Amino acid sequence: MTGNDPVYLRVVEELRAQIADGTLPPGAPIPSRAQLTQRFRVGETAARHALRVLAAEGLIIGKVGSGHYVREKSVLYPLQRCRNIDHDAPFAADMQAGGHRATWDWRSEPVKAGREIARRLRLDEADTVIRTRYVFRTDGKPMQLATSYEPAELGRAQFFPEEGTNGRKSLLARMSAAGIKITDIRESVHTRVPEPAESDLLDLPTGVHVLHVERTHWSGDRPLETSDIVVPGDRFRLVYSVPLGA
Amino acid sequence: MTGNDPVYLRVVEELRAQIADGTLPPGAPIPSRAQLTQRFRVGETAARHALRVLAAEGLIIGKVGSGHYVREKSVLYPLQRCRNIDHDAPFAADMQAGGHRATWDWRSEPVKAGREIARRLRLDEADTVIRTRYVFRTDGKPMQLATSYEPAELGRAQFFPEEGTNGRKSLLARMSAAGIKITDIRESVHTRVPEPAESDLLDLPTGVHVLHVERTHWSGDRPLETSDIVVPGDRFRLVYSVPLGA
DNA sequence: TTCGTAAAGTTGGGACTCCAAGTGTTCTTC
DNA sequence: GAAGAACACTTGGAGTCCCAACTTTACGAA
Repeated sequence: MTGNDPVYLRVVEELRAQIADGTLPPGAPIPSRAQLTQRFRVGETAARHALRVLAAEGLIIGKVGSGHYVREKSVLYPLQRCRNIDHDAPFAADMQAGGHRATWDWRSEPVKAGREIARRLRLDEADTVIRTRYVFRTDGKPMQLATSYEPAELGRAQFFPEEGTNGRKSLLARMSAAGIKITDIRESVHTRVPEPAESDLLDLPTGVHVLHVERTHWSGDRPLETSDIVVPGDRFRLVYSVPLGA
Repeated sequence: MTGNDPVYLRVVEELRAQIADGTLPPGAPIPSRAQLTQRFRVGETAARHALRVLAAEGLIIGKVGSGHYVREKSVLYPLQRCRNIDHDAPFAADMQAGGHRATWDWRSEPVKAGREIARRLRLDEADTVIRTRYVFRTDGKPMQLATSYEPAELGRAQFFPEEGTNGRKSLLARMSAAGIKITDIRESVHTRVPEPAESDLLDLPTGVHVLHVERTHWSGDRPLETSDIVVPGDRFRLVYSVPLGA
């Protein structure tokens, strides 16, 4: 504001303005580090830092060997939360999200619960849980990583003894039919730096933080399933709608 | 993993492990840039980058002229979401949060709605809304910044004609008593880099991203109030509990 | 015309240096 | 003993240079 702001901020603000007003449309290449140093009369450090900040904001994306580009508009991710909906809705909703072609891959395997999951599911650390890892893609781009853990005795195998079924969508519905009703969902949301595995799976550029949703489905005082949903903060917005009943 | 990871990651992982296992307890000073370069045999760039990453993760905090220190344990921020609760609960809940002494300052003033708020409240840009800005503190430390906007004709003035009342807590309850019932809350959650004003108000160290919750209270198809809640991603966790009814 | 290679450009990690502004501590002066 | 000045140290911003890995483009040979 005053005039003696850090130099890199000048670069950030200029580029941000150009992206905002369309001078740099989605997909357009950002001037390279070398070009920025010349154009703005700043050092490489400032130019690089400016690019990193814009990348962290999700406005641009860096591709090694190629350059930085203005990002496409972020996709809206509606996560309906209603009393009567299928509680697997996040995935169903993804499919329709904004007319994008959405796919998800998943893989289940039995693992030891471990400390954190045991705490969340009220199990022993040594107990076996079914871990399922989803990678959700829209238009081929990885967008969301979800990992869910279910107690083995409640797990997929019981409801889908036939191996390999793409049965995720109606698992909770079948549980419900079997008399197990979800009565509460508890979530904890926070931001953090992605772990290497997550960066790999989500193809994350550096500097992008993720939104981490820890979700546990409860049936009365018995936890049924817990999951970790990791969403790149720059790509998605989680939209909750919580109808409060009549 | 392999062994040819970036150098700075070695420093990050070592320090992170020491913080995790208590070798570096909360409040403890982190070795300075100069010390890290010597101890890990790395350049200043790597040492500095490692510190920046840990700061962004919220594990440490940098104080100019003094040093980096291990952060205190992050505070749990329960945000109850029940059918029958006072929907001002976030603030009420803050007060009890984890036995911390919590306070909040607020200030209301009439302002023009502007584009974004007009969209969210279905108003004209030129319409007047009541803007209220809260700074929430636990133990003196600023923790949360909330800004709410209400249509002027539904605003505080109507329900609290007596000026200066600390009437925030029961505003929505009084509205409810007056026959205006909240039937739905819609939220949009995303992460982003804090704006300068937010960094000032929240006393944010560099590199800490914020969680931004856009919340709108609806009564049928009429929006009552919209608010922006900005929470430093490293300090807080938003915990939602969404009971689904009988 | 096609294919493969070489050259040029770009990012991301890293080393080294300098400086302004702020903090702590010590030491001197009153 | 108290007050203030000087000094050492730390962070954060900035500059410069170097390199590996990767992409894009251009060019020449088959």
